[in-house]
Amino acid sequence: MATGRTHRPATRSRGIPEATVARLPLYLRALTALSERSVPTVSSEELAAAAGVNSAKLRKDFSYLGSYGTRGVGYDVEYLVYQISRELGLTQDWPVVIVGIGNLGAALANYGGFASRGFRVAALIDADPEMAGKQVAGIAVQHSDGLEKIIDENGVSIGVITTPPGVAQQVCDRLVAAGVTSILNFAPTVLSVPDGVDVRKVDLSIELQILAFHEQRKAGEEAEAQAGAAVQAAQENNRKGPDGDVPAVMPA
Amino acid sequence: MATGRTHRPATRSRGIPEATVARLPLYLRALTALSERSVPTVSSEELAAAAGVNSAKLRKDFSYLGSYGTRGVGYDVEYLVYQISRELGLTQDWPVVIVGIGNLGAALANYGGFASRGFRVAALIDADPEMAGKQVAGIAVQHSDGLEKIIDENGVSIGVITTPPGVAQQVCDRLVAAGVTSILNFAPTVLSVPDGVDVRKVDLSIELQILAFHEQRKAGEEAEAQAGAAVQAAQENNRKGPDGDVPAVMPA
DNA sequence: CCATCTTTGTGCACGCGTTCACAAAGACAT
DNA sequence: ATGTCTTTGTGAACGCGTGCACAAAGATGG
Repeated sequence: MATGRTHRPATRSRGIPEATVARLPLYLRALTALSERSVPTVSSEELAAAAGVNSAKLRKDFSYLGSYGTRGVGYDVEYLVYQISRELGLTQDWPVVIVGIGNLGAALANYGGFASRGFRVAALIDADPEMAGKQVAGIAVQHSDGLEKIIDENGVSIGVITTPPGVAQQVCDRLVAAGVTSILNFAPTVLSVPDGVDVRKVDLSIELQILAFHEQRKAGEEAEAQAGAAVQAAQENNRKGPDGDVPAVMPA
Repeated sequence: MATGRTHRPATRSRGIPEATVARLPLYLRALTALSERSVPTVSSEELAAAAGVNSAKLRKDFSYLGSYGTRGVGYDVEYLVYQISRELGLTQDWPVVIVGIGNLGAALANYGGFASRGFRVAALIDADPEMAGKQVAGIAVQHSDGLEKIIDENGVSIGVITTPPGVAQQVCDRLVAAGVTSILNFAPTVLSVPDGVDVRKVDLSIELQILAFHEQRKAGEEAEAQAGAAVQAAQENNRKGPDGDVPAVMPA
């Protein structure tokens, strides 16, 4: 997962497990697709396949929301879309500010997935005076001086940080002081926030590093398999030590 | 966590738990910062604080790598940087292709965190002929016709998909057929891949939805707390049903 | 109205991950 | 050399998440 939770001591919110909450958007997306194709009902098996999860897990997840299915038939697509949307809080409008309009900030501003789910970009904010006034995704970028005012006037409770890492904590502090209680952090920094503020982190470089780890492991296993009889001489050179090295073999 | 794992049946790779692997990049970043400040050693307590985790967890994580610490002193920063880098496979060069050079693809191409960790952008690929030849982050965009050739010639094993969701699966199939075995997917789609291929998913919209859930819960709790004596009349209107509704109170 | 068939909802067991708490290990001073 | 003090490394307990497997529930047909 390209995600990392921060500072949430396993608080079961209203009885719904964190792991289930994280999957609800997945189900919602699959259900929305079905809804657009006017499919009336769907079985747990079908929906699970569409969402890429196990059907037992899906049924258990839904059981936390209530008994919305009909045995022998399945789930009513429209009804389920509504229930999940309501549970996730997507039936209301969430104004969001994006701070730091570099490449990534601009990409997010243009990202269609936000607007379609009740998220509204209330403001784009950047510290560079050169950026102020420029249009990005049809919205004028505002200077960070007015950050507090913008948040207050728009009733913003969710902030997205796409600044360089060096200023992320300062920006975070200002957001929190101004009343933001949920932060999505794209800067590669550990943010410290007071209790009651949620931080979720998306770290592009971490994801790649995890992939690299598994990639290396695959290459290593492959090498071990190939090293059946041929390069056994290397094995004799086997000095014991803390590093359980695998022979340095490039993947391709 | 803005991340989701896909299709990895809890395979303990070389004895290192998945959860630990996901934290190693975090430690590495904190250690690199210490290294730049020429700090020679660090205790598990200090490093844990810098990485935003529990010190016991950190020590257990490191114990999977081996005994690299000195009791009474702490860990040697440089040595640990090397060991973690090696474990993650960052001591070798990983050529990466990015497919889909829209806003997000361009943002990733410009992202500094890649190059600094052994990841090299081998090619930027887009299906739009208009894009071909344009320079993004100092690299010429190439048309997707040559995808297989590019992957083969550069020995690419990691692919990043930043295309629209509609074409993500096709792109994925072509990547896999050409020899890519690790995929970082930014498109909001469930990708199906053969065994042996790792997919990690980063879904921006899902992260926001999870934040919205918690935000809604906070607002609900606040409302419940405020509803001490004032609006008890509403409680009398309490019809029982499958929906355990909370009073509809807007956060701000 | 009864039988059969499909699909949900869930009790249960298992394994992974986290955390506590402490013994072992080494540094350092005397 | 001995004792004290710091910090690691880990055994053990606990809790969460997952998946199996089945009973309950409803639809459907005769």
